[in-house]
Order: sequence, then structure tokens, then C-alpha cells
Amino acid sequence: MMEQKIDELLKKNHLSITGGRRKILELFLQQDGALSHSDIERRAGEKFDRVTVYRTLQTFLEKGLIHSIPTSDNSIRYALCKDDCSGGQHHDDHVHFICNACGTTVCLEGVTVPSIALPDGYVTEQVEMLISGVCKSCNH
Amino acid sequence: MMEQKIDELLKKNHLSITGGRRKILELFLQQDGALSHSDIERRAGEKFDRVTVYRTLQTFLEKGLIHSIPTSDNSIRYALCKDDCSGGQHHDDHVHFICNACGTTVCLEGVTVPSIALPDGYVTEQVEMLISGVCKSCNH
DNA sequence: GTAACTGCAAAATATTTGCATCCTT
DNA sequence: AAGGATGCAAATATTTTGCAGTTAC
Repeated sequence: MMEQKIDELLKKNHLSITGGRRKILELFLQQDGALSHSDIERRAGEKFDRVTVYRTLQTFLEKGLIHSIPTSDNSIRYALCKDDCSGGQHHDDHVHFICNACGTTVCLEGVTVPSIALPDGYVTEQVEMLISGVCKSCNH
Repeated sequence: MMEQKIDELLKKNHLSITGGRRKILELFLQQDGALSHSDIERRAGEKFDRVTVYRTLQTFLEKGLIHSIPTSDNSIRYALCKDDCSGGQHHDDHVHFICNACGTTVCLEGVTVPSIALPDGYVTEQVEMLISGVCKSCNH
């Protein structure tokens, strides 16, 4: 079932189905949060090359399969796009949350970014909102 | 006059006054926007070492003289804190703006981040808001 | 005078590129 | 069969660390 979903996703984005891409997509699907490059390398075991991870993430980004979440600690995380934001254009106005306790990054799909009034002359094209704090699991 | 402001800032943050720190602070004061590590290296001429820039930025961050602004393109920018957020704790809830045309990053001091309702169990500690689009100067 | 800052060298990491080979369609 | 994806080697770029010399207070 997971297999099928993976292949379907790849096909839908006009990508050929290969072992590496399957594996990386699987990692994203297996969990709710976002993954950094090193997360992926670590979790994938010694399966494949660093370089393949770079190239695969780049491809996924371009195709709009994943989006990147900038964090203040210099480590970019990537997360699956829920809706289709194909072609590299993302209009996903959802909020990202980073837990200061466990480090997990998730997309809060339900929470939408409020619209903001900018000073005269400024035009908004994209809004990125990043909240850090304590997540559900760590807040017992 | 700039000189005095610089030294004052350093003193206020319990930092000794050195040439490198003066120069880097000057760069920040000379302009409104945010600077990346490479911006600083480039603008400082061949004056001082890469390593000094790393260490100075780190120190400024810790003292709360500057804060970091994560961007989606993996390049962290730094900007002066207007109010005192000493000790590394920043509660500056202002919005950052990146111009897609000229690349300039500025802090929109006047625009405050709206409070957001998170799902049950989540606790907000800090909010980072990053808007990209077209800035005042590029939008003629 | 002492503690802290700087510059240099070098180590450790991270990212990119070229190319030959293998795999997908 | 053809184009694209992968792995390896190596070139680049980035960041960190150690240490000796210098500077600020």
C-alpha cells in the first residue's frame, strides 16, 4: 500500500521510479515531520550516496514534491507538500513548528497564516511562518 | 558620531572594543538591511580573517546585539537588534522581509506578528515570520 | 599584567561537479 | 536503444579548532 502510494506520487510528478527516490519518499511518508539532509542520510542506513540525496532532494524541490523549511540553526529541513504545489511554486500558507525539546519539525496544516498589512510599496508574494516552542508530545 | 555610537553599543554589551568588531558593527549600522556572512566578508575588503567574522558574529549573537534571520535559500542573514534583547533571548516579534528582486532583507520594525492559535498541547515560545515579495525600492 | 581577541594553519564538514556505468521506460 | 539516475572520485566551499602572537583594559 505504501509502495503504491510512493510510485503514484513519483509518476504524478513525472519522475522515473528508482530505488533511491522510493526510499527517500518512504522516509518522508513514514513520519509526520520534516527531515534534514543529514536526517535522511542517517535513516537511510548506508544504502546510498550523499550525492544522490542532494540530487534527489533538489529534484523533489523543483518538482514541488517537497518544500524547504528554513530554520534559524542553519539546517534546512524538507517536508512533503500535502497539496500539489507543482513546478516549484508553493502557495502553502501553513505554519511550521519546531519543538525546542525534541527538535521535531512539523507542518501545522490546520493553522493558516494570517494576512499581514505591509507598509506602502511592499508587495507580498510568499509568507513563511515558523513557530518554535514545545510540541504536543513533549508537553505532558 | 558613528564612531561613538559603535563604541557605545559595544560597551553596553560588555564587549571589548577592537578593530574587527568596530568594522563589522559599522557595516550593520551603515545600512538598513540584514547581512549574510559572505556579505560581510565581501564588504569588509580584505581587512580581516574569515575566522574572525565567524567568531565575531557568534559573539554578537550571544550578546544579543544581532539576531539571525533564516532564509529559504540556506543563507543565514544577521541584523542588528533595535531594542535590547540581551543574553541571546530575542522576543522581537517583528517581521522580516526579503525582496525577490534585489535580494535585500530588512526588518519591518513597525509590523508586528499576529498571535496565532496553535492546536491543543502546543506552546509557543518564539515566532519567526518571513515575507518575500517586492520591496519599496524595486516596486516603482 | 592578564584575560581576551586575532590571524594563521590545518582539520573537519558540507556541497558541487565530471564522468563512467547502470537502470528505467 | 536512449535518456536519465546513480556511484565514485575529486574539486570547492564552508565551518570549526588549536595555538602563538597581539591588543584592550
